[in-house]
Amino acid sequence: MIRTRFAPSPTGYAHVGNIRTALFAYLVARHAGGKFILRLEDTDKNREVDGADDYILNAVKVLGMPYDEGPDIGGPHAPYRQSQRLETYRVWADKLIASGRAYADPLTAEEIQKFRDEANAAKKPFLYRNHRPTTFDAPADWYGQAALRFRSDPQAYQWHDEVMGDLSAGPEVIDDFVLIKSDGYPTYNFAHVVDDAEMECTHIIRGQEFLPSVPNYLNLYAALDLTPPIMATVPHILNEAGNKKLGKRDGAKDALEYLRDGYLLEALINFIASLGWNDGTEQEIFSLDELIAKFSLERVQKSGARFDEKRLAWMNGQWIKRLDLGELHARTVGCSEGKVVSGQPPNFWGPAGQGASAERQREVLSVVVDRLKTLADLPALSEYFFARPEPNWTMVDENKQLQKIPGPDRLLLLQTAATELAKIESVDWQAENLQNKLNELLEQTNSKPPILFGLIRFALTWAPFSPGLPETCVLLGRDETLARLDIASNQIGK
RNA sequence: GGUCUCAUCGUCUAAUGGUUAGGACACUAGGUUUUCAUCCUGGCAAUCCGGGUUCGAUUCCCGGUGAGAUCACCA
Repeated sequence: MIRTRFAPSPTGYAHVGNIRTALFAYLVARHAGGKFILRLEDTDKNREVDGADDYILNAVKVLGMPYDEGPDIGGPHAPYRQSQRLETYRVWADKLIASGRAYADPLTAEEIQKFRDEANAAKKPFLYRNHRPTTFDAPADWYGQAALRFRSDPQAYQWHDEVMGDLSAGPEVIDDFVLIKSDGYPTYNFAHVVDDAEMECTHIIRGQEFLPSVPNYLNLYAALDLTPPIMATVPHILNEAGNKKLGKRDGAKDALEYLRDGYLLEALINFIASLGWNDGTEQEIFSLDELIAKFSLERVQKSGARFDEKRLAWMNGQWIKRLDLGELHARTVGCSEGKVVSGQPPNFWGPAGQGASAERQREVLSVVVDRLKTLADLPALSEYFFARPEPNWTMVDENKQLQKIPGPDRLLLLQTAATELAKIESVDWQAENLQNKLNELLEQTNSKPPILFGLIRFALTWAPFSPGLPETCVLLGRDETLARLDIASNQIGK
């Protein structure tokens, strides 16, 4: 049984880098029909942020990666919150003390820093084990008083990484790291090894920053007489400039923010997965089910990838077109199921659009869908269907085609258009008839399409993008269409 | 500075000991005799450098260079 885990530290939101690691772990588990576990690594009281635990748990669910075991739902190895597992770490620590592989750190922080400074001054790497005491006793009262250190056994290691391949490192990187801090909480280095063993995790999928520590973990696994799990190291997502790992300080956004910004969950997941993974074919668009079916760690890229928002935007457009109308509409009005408090996508309709009926919204959506890059574009593309737009003549003035004809001619064109379109009766106000009438108008006025239709389009919508003219007229209705043409043709002389 | 890792179009990537080095995004030129957008077609554009192995290397090896990570009582 394959068991993978996502083990975030509740120090804030989860950004795309975190989420990609979670996604890969999720895909490995689901692909194999195994279990996906969520464990909170809250062992640093100083860095902990209030509410971050719930926020991250929620994000993982919202992003479509339901876990089988976790802090809020329990499981066979509960609790899944490290701050509630202190006794467990104590038990494992005692084993190490008993076998002489752990000792209470007798040095003060100042003393350690002095040794470290000396090493730096000598341009040599600092190794605690060069200064460790000759006796390895841990006094009975060390817990909560002093740090407990691992008594390492330096040696060279070779190991296999599912993503990076065969790796190796020499004994010089092995050191006496801290197992349990003087406040009684374990370090990540110790806690994750214990928990992965207790929780029977078969795979550790994590970011590149842990690679240099792996030999130390291997040393610890040996001391605890544990078989190390399969390791998979995922390269970092780099910032836009490509010169740094994408972190919060470099503007790495909350993954949920992309949802709020109008990106579809499908597009975000698809994009994050393809950042460093592909199935070897030329397929670009993958649903979550396809990802589950096709994902493998062996095909994950070894080098870091940049986060290219333009590609994400393209992918989002692809997914918007793929969703059926009802589903897409559900996304535009936001998730109002009430299951989650924060981080939910909003209602994307503009002020006027929000007041319209769902049926009307779907009608509008059906004609603007091809033009949507993100759901946040919706107001710009739809408000004019719900409320009469304010004329903006600079749009006409700045249009290259329309610049060719003088103001009075524009007026004439619009008036003619209004007169001719008015000849269509209400019952015949349909796309096909409008199309024919518009074509007649083209001959009648001896105009080019970009000029005549561009002008009408502006008069009706005053928007940079809008659907085809016949569809727009139908949706606006006869009265409103004619009214807007009148308004425009009366103003154009000004 | 030590250690570890990585290196194909601007970006995400595919492929192979022998190919016109493929696709996608972006950019760009046309087309869809209705604008903008979508869509379609075309174009631009890459194997970091130097050695070695080989008939042949982008691919395997070595050395550079460049980039990233790490060297905490953070994870």
